[in-house]
Amino acid sequence: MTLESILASALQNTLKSLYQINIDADPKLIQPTRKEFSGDRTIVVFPYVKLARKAPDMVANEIGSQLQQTLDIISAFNVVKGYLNISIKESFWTQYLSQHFNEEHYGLVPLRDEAPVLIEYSSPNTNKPLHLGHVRNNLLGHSVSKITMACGHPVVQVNLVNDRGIHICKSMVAWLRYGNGETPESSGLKGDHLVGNYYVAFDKHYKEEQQQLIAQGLTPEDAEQQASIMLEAREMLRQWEAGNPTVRALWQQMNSWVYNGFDQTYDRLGIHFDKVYHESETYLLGKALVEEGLAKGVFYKHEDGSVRVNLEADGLDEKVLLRKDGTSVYITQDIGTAQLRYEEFHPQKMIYVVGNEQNYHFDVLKLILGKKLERPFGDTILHLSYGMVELPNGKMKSREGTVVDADDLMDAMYDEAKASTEALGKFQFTPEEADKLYEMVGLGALKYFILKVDPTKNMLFNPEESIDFNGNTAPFIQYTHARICSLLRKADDQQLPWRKDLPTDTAMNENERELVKALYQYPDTVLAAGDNYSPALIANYIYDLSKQFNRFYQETPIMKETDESKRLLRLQIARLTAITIHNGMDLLGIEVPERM
RNA sequence: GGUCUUGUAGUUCAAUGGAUAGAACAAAGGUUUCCUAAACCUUAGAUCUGGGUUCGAUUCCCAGCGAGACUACCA
Repeated sequence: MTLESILASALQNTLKSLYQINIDADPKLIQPTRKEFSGDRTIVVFPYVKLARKAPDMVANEIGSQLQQTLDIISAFNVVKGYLNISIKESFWTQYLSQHFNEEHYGLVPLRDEAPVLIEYSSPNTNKPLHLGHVRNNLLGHSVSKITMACGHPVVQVNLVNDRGIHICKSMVAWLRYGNGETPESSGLKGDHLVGNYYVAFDKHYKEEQQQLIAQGLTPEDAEQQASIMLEAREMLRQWEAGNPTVRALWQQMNSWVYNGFDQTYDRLGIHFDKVYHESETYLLGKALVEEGLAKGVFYKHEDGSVRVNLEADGLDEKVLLRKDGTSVYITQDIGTAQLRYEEFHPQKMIYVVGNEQNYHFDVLKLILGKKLERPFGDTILHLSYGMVELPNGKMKSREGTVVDADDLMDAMYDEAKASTEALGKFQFTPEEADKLYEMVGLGALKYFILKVDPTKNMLFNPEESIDFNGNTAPFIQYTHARICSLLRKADDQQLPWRKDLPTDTAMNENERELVKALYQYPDTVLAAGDNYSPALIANYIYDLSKQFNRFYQETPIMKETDESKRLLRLQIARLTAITIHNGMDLLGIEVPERM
């Protein structure tokens, strides 16, 4: 029973007995009291005023005194302009603290035995390395998975790798033409970077050839179509689809280089998948469902031979589902893949973490599956849409060379963490410990910088600000955690017996009480983050908590506190804060050090 | 053109329809006999415009202006 639910049900009874009003008390109208007023929870009584036919102040006072009579956790109340501020007894907070101060899994709901939530994210192409946009995707997907699990729901994390198509063939053609047999081993390059280089090389030579053809008198359109390097890539795609063993072997070779590279990047980001799908294995799926739709009459055959669906009644357009040559398109395979996954996992929900440029695609997908094909899982599909990552000088465009490479970025963050730490002159680490710390701090800063922003919004990635370690950043939070750990180590060194129940009469000052109240909110924050798929909620909560702790920490040196129960109280608050920071940051996929 | 998203201090981000819109960075100043100064404290600074719904609107609705995405027989 949370404080809010206790108050809500008492309020409901009170309204009934005082005014014969029979409504569910809205828990949203019971909220934390603002700092400038005295009290712990505030009930907004305006909505009941009209029904009670009395002045707001009077209603608030009547409800307040009635609540105080019925609930023994209420110590006092006051009324300001129709806001009923309720003070909760000190013992409520101290009991709560002694109950939880050493609870390692504080805020985690045990996993329930229920259908899993399936979360797809990352979904890279195998023709180039991961960049900053993918990083946002990966971090969001991973964090949402963790948050969903923390709310008690089993999760299946899946990745759908786009490992086939013309873009892969471009890298292959360029490698054959210009590669001289270069391999990751021979070049010392990470496999995905190596393959990415040839993708870039393809584009460069393709453009050059177009220029030549235009100089020979071709139109730009014809030059685009007739460039030999492009014809070669198209032919290779045909050969791939025909199963040509040489092409397939090369394809497998180059893809395996890329997978090796991706695995390193994923490892470093701390993410993993329960299942990886490859489009080469799924791209033919969905045709049977198109047939089913045709038979049902919800799709139709266009006069040019293609199969289409008309979604104009739902505010969308006409959409092709099978080309006139009978081959499938992107949406076809997504329809098939969704069906496949449904049969495989029977998920209660399918979440796709995909950029907002595909909003339209997912509107179509949901309509087709739910409304047209009447699949029960159609309505369980959620497109977790996130905004683009922009750079101070505009957008990331791979062709203009303004992409921020994921591996380079992580290296830069590591270097910055190293430089900052060394500048502070903290040299009590072994080289191994230092390396681990720099990685933790550098990557933490990157992850936090991205996750603290509301996913739906476009965000600006400013390299200089992202490596600033002050303010609303992971290093600030990590530092706070490290200092708490240091404090607790010291307490243990001095063999202070602080892992025991607080005396019932322990009083708290304002900072202490505020912090306990903030800690009390953590489990609710996790649930709210789960409902909203919002790591940002957690991130901002943890930052506020850290800041509040710093204020509290500054107040009186804890180890010099002479009043024993007071010291006990402060140590226990510190302990629960450390646990909460640790668990909260874990939901963001960020590690926190015990010393730094 | 149509559809969707978005507009908050100089900048980057907050704020389930609730009280005086919070932080951080940048700027100016201050704090260290003290559990880690990657800290703490001061000061200054914002809801794009116009309507509407409401006891109450940054939040919901409508219109306008600005920004972005989508509007492929690419994925």
